Amino acid sequence: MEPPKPADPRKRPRQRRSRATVEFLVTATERLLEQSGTPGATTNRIAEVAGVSIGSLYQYFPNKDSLIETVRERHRERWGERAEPEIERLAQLPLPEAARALVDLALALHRDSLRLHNALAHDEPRLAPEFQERWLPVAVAYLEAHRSEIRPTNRELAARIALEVLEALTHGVALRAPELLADEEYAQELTQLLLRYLEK
Amino acid sequence: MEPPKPADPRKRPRQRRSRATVEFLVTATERLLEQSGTPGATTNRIAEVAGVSIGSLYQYFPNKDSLIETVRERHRERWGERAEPEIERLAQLPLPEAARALVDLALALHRDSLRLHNALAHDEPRLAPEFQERWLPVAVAYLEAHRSEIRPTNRELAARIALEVLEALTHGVALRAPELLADEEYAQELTQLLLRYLEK
Amino acid sequence: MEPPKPADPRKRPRQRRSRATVEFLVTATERLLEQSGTPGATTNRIAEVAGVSIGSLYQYFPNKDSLIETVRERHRERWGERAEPEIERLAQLPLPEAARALVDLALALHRDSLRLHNALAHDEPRLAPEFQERWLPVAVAYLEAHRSEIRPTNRELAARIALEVLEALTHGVALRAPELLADEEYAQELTQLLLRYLEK
Amino acid sequence: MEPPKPADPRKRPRQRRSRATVEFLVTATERLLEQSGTPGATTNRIAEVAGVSIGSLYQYFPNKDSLIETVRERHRERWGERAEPEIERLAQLPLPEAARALVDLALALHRDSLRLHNALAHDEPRLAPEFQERWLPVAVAYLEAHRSEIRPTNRELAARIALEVLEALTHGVALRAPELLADEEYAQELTQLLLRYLEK
DNA sequence: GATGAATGAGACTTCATTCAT
DNA sequence: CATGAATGAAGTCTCATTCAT
Repeated sequence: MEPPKPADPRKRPRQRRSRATVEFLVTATERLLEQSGTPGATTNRIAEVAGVSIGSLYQYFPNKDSLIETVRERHRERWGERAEPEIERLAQLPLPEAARALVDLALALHRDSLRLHNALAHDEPRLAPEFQERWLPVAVAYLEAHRSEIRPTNRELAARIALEVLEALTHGVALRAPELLADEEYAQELTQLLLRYLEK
Repeated sequence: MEPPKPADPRKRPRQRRSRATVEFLVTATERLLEQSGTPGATTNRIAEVAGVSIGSLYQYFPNKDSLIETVRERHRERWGERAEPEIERLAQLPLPEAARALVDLALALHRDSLRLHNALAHDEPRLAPEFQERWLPVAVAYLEAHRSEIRPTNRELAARIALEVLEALTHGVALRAPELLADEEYAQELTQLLLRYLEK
Repeated sequence: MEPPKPADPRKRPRQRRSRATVEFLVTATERLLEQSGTPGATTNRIAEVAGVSIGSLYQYFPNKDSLIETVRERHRERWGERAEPEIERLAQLPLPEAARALVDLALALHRDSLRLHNALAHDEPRLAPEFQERWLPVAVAYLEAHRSEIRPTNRELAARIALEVLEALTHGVALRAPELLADEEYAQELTQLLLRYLEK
Repeated sequence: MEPPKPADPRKRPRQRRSRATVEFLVTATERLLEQSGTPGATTNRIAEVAGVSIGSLYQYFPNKDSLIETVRERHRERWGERAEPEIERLAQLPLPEAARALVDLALALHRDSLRLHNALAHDEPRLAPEFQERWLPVAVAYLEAHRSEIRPTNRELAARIALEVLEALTHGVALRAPELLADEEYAQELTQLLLRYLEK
């Protein structure tokens, strides 16, 4: 109903002090999202936890959404920085090793930012789509390259399904049975799930 | 942090008129959740749409959460009523047919209550766990019964994974690419995903 | 820049109690506008002066502007009720008597709602235009009817000027030299101003 | 109720640079008032448009009001500079020519600073009174000098009314029907209005 | 029981002004 | 002097919930 408000920060912080303020705000938002989810993260509370006046918050962020969007972006970046090199490495491996490494990666990422990831995924399942958009071409290319060993002929659909499986069985489990995130057997089974689906 | 809100209707409505009132309220809540999601479903609006005074709402439900919980329950029941006989039938089929039928069932259920299901899943991913709790034993029993054809030896974990796959690739897709819910190729691939994971 | 917000009251008050509440709110707004002008009339203060909670204010008025618009409307109505019969009477009089009576009417109206009128005219000089729109046709008709005694041939423009003179020398004086509102000599001069402009 | 806000620039800027800063600030305020009226003219925006830090603004003006008051003063001065010689010239003319020239002057002044004048007149109708104070003696003197041709015997009141007419029918029209500001017929009628009121 | 008027904590946001650097 | 980061009172408005009738 409401057009999703744009997320442009209001003023680029120039001085050291202000960069710190922005940092405090974003961190405080993360913390509150982790602890009490979206409803707990009110602008007043955020400012308070950041040790900053409410006015300062609005000096750098035009509204609450933009602040949360910044947190989201930062989260994505952190995941990206960690995933990117690992995935490049994976892309060189044969299917079985690649699958296992991918599973490990997905589990590790979720393990490390369990609460924040949940809170962010909560009201904007935008996270996953961007995850998909980002990696789908890579996955497709990989399947293309290994086409001789791959069963599904619609490789785009196969890639989608594989990514969806990865995201879902990792995110869902993070929510519902976090202990599995570190369970070797679960990792093996997930790997099997992917491999057996993809291999001839 | 939050005091756990009571989640039970305040009084069991005895008389016919009361039962009708409760019915109106629950239906109105469903409608509003479908149409405008959680933010649109305010208690006042619910009462208005139900054609009932806000006072009456609080006569039957101690707070908003309890009302929504009732909607959730009803949704579960409806799904249950539809799934139960079908699953009983499935349980008699050999693995390939069972898998396909299960996939069809999951897709059909999501297809039919897309918006409501999303809205309900939105702030409480409680839905899936109960889905899991409810059907896990059945799934485990089925795998036990077919153990000779089944690869995974930890059949409880396998059943969980299978159910999680079913839920996730059906719910996730409902959110992100609803057209796939009626796509035959997608159904086939999902079936393959399950079968190849489970079969020897 | 902002589209002027519509002014539809949010809920028609049904019961006696609620009608009283609305009445209190409007009266309080009037009082505050009179005392401290637009800036003093904050929603919180209005509610407080009305002896009503802020929530009640927003039960009946969708926003602050609509409340003020209601006050404006009420003011217009009050003026209308008083002016209408008098003007109908005037329309029957010969020019000199009509002019004098008109001046008296304008002075009297301003005398009686000096502060409120100012506050309302303050940020929306909409008052005068509606005044013009309302009475311009009547004035034109009068001049038409008396065309033999009237100098200006562009009778529409003449009517406009006459009305503008009336409004301005009465409203301006209300602001800047209120004592003139009750000054017989001023009334006579105003009358002369009109008469000499219009008569042949 | 409100403590009367000081309205004088904080310090007379001595050095060239300071004078430039003040100049920038005042000009920026004018521009913002013209473009977006009082609501758009926030101190921060003013400083930004002036290309000066908000801190500097408060170095030269103790508060916002004093800044706006300065703009007002400047506006008055500009009008004065333009009106003064013209009026001196007028004072030598016979009544009919003087009246017409006066009308032309008033229309021209309003035509040229429509938006700024409105914005300034908006929340402080202080403008007109000073206009009156300034020129009333001149007008009275003129009427005295021409007393033989003048009807009203209370020449002070007559002068006031004439000035008020001039201001009102020129300012009001600027607000409500700006096209009349350049309308020859309107100018003629205004002249008639004045002349017929004043002449014997 | 039912009604709906009333409540008020609390959310988001703005903007004149102060103050450390 | 200049800068711009920081402040916070105050404003508008929402919505779950209570309570008089």
